[in-house]
Amino acid sequence: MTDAKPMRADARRNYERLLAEARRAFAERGVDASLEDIARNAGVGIGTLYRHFPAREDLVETLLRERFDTQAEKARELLVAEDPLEALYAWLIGFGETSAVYRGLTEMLADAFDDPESRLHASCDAMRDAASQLVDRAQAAGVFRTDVTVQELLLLLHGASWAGSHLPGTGGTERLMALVFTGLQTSEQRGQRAVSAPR
Amino acid sequence: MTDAKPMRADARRNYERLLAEARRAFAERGVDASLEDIARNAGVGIGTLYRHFPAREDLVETLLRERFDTQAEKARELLVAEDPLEALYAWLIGFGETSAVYRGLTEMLADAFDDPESRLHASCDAMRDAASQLVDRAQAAGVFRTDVTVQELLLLLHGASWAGSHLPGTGGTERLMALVFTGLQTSEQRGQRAVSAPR
DNA sequence: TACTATACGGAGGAACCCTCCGATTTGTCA
DNA sequence: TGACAAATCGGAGGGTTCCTCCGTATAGTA
Repeated sequence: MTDAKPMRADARRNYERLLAEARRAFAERGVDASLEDIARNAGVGIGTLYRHFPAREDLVETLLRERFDTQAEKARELLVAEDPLEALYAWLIGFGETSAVYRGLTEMLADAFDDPESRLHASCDAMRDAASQLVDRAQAAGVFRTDVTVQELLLLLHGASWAGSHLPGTGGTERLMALVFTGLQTSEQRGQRAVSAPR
Repeated sequence: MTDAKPMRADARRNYERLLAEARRAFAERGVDASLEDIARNAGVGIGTLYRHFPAREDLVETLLRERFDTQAEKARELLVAEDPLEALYAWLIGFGETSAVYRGLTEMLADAFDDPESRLHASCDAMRDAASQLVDRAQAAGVFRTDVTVQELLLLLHGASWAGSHLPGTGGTERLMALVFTGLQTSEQRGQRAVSAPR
């Protein structure tokens, strides 16, 4: 887990510059942004970019890892929350935001889920495991459908998050996710309370 | 609406060949398939492809138009079906299938929805208008939430369809769409009946 | 058959991907 | 401090795809 060797000063500097520039480019143009542009704007040769990040996925993964870890951590915290349903919902909203940071990320994440070789796969996996316990707890409490797998849940909410980001105005993502979530509670719960009131 | 002038025989022949090859390529490799490959495999020069279809979107649009028209037609038929909720659900399932024919179509369709200049936009619009009446009817009957717009509905189901296609095995799409649909019925309906029983 | 509108097809410039390797820089040790 | 080796840099270059432009070929017509 520890970095085997500390990077040389120039390497570290360029690494940081590339990350900063990639963050900007992906936010502006989506995850398909030109890598040559990123290298140029970071004031670095294209070779340098490829040495630090052999594949586009590595770049995305590095940028997302922090968020993924945060999500996994959040899941652990929410595991002791009072209300299992509220806890799961709160976590999913965060997940939705994470999965919509860059345009085009949706497809990339879904592919990473499918492909164990993918660089993003490991990060996704860790997050999914954390979420899994949250789901188990809600299901055990009888407030969440037991015929839905974690994978289905995440994929579906991911899709809802994506759909929301294509809606005009703000709040679309949370709204659509809430709508979907409603359908996933057990029938008794659905009638009795709303986890969140879509506007 | 009528074709202004009939195409020359060779033009028509190449046009058809390109469509057939594009259908194959998009199905195999998604909507990002190489246009030069398509032209080559159709036994036609790249220039010919671009004359018939100035943009990739034009090619996709031509292939999808038929499906879109079918969907719009189906909406009109279902308008007189006995059960408004069943009718809407049946239509949405068909919509989900249509929106998942080619890998990568999801993003393209969403962009077309947003951009009125897009070649796909007109086709989408016609379909949405047809769906709109189906939704109105279900809402008037008090069985479908009134705080959901047609755009939200289509985008959300489109997302569910996409999510389903990333699930292993078959039937994922219909299953996820059913889950989402459940959450969109009015509370009374949700408790009373299931439109379709997800496995 | 001859003529013209129509259609064909590929050369070519631009953007991007990714690899490879000679040049440069950093950190260290005497 | 100076010199050396390991680490790093950066861009030339080969490949792919996109799209345009225009000289050549062909279908349809009189």
